[in-house]
Amino acid sequence: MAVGTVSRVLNDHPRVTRELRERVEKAMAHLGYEVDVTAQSMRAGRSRLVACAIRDFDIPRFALFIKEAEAVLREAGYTLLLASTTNRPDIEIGLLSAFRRRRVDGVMMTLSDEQHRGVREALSAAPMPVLLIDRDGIATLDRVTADHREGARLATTHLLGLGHWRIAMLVGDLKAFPSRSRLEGFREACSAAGMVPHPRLLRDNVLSGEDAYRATASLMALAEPPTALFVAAMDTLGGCLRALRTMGIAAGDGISVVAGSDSDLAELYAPPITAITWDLAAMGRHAATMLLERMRGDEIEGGRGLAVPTELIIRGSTRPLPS
Amino acid sequence: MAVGTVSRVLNDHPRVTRELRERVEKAMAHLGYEVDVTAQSMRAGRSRLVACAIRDFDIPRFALFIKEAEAVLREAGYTLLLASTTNRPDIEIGLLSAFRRRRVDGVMMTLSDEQHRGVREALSAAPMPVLLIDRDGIATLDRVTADHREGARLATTHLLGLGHWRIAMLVGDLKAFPSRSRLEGFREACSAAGMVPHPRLLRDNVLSGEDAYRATASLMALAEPPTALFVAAMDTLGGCLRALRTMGIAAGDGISVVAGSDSDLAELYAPPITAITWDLAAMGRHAATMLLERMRGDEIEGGRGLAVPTELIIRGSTRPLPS
DNA sequence: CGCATTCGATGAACCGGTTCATTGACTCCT
DNA sequence: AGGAGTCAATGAACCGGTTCATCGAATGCG
Repeated sequence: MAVGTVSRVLNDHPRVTRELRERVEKAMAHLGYEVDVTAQSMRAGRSRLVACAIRDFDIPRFALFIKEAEAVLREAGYTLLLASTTNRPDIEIGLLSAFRRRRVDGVMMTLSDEQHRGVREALSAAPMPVLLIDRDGIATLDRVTADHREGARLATTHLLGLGHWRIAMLVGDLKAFPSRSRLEGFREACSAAGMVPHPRLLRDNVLSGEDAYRATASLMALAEPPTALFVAAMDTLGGCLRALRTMGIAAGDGISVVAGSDSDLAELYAPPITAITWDLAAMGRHAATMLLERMRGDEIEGGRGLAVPTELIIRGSTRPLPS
Repeated sequence: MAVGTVSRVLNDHPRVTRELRERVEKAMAHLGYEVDVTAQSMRAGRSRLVACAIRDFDIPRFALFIKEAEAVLREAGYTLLLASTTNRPDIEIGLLSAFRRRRVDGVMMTLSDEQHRGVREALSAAPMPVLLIDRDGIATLDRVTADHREGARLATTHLLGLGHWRIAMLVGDLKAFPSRSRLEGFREACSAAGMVPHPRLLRDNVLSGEDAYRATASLMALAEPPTALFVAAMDTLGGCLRALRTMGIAAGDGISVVAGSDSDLAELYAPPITAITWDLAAMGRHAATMLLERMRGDEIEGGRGLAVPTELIIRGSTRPLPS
């Protein structure tokens, strides 16, 4: 039996007799044959692999994104490659090159800095489609984002409406889209209310729970501490609440608190924490779907941007400023 | 220039002149050459891919395991493949076969049911080393587990010491190691105290927050409700606390609560929830390291089992039974 | 009956590396 | 000077599929 013949059978070539197909299938079962995907990949120049590189997948809600994206991709015959960039441009560049060498068919990733020269060069040199996760800086690529700006605007307007004007904000890295747009939304709400935010009450580069702990502690130690705290960085509410507890300040009572992302903690804390939420599962599905379209070769001009809406869930942690 | 020559240069063959090396490197830079990993994989019969298949990576603490494992593997030149089994044996079998076809070099995975015939057959037929994550049922494979039994024993002993004897327990799927060993630890502590646990107060198959919500609600609606609740299933504390809140029962006060795994929520809840904790990051690192040893071909007889210790963090949610 | 056409199976080329036997040049020793 | 030995580069075989031109057999038609 010729190898090419077997290949034709496996690939459902139209001109194959039933008799031959049965003979081949019997032989395959008998010999325990399994195709070698690496050989297929080499021959075809594609791997049916999709890479996902994010800054840190220990962020609880990101797991949901990945889970949903993986499900959609597997359904379509692709396997997911996972890597963590630890938010470092050099690692991002290295990973892109590694993905290229592996003949990965598509990439979805976050970027530590959308303006970084090296990263931008690596991205435009990439032969496979790349989709940005919650980043908006590169218009030629597909992007799936959350509307953080609107979420932050809603949250800030809510606080202003309660009479707060010394509002502190904790954000992550302003080089990246989510923090940048949250800050924009915050400022937008402030200026709409004719209020000028105090620069001393803004803390950026809050990336971990420990960062949030320190930032909160230093904010509350100010001579004129804030009356409201917008913890806009991802997965940092815990650190903030820990600091408040240590200092004996009650959320809601001593200070109003808004979380930039929802969680079990926000929902069940006493008092429950007002939080911004959005559908990360949908983001994952959309990301996978858009990438699949690109990989299928659909000629779509320019990069598409899809923004998932955000919503503010008002809970007990935000209260009117006592007069 | 011969292709074989280029290959020798790239692979640091000892018999290569500096002059040739420079010439090749110059040409590579000039042409933007990059090795094709799929071709390497095909030739070598290995892919430098390690697959990780777990039941659901939307479990917050699992992400930490994956993160650490990925870091160790990448350091060693491997790339991580990720797939979710949704705890279904047929998917586990399908994934094992897909990994084989991809010439994956090693696998780390959870199992929905360690006794499942088909899965066991697929595992023993697997040509690459497989390491079990928090599963202990197959002695021929390497296993990295947490000592849930001891954790549960500590937690139960703690509750018994506070005078509780109507202790309810929420566990996950008893076909899998973690829930099984937690139940063992629970029973061990009970019989050590000469107490027979009430079967009505045991709820198994609690897999999600919603399951925990329902289980808690039904338990607290009993004529003789439990005085203590051991929420031993992973990532289900939220559902349980939600149910208690809905029913107007205060954790700590109305009922003592122990969580089977720690979280921000447990730490920051009011009152803080007594919880069992263990080092998932270390588990991830150990799993990767052990798998690397196997892949390196180290001849190690039989499967190795590594159990990470568990610890009980006593907080305010567990209080003496009022007399 | 003979020629053209159709159909199904075949074998060889190819994808892009790695490896090894081979070759040619050079050194060293007698 | 000549032979042995060393060393660096070469080219071909190979990994396991896919694809395409080719071939033989069977069928159809005049």
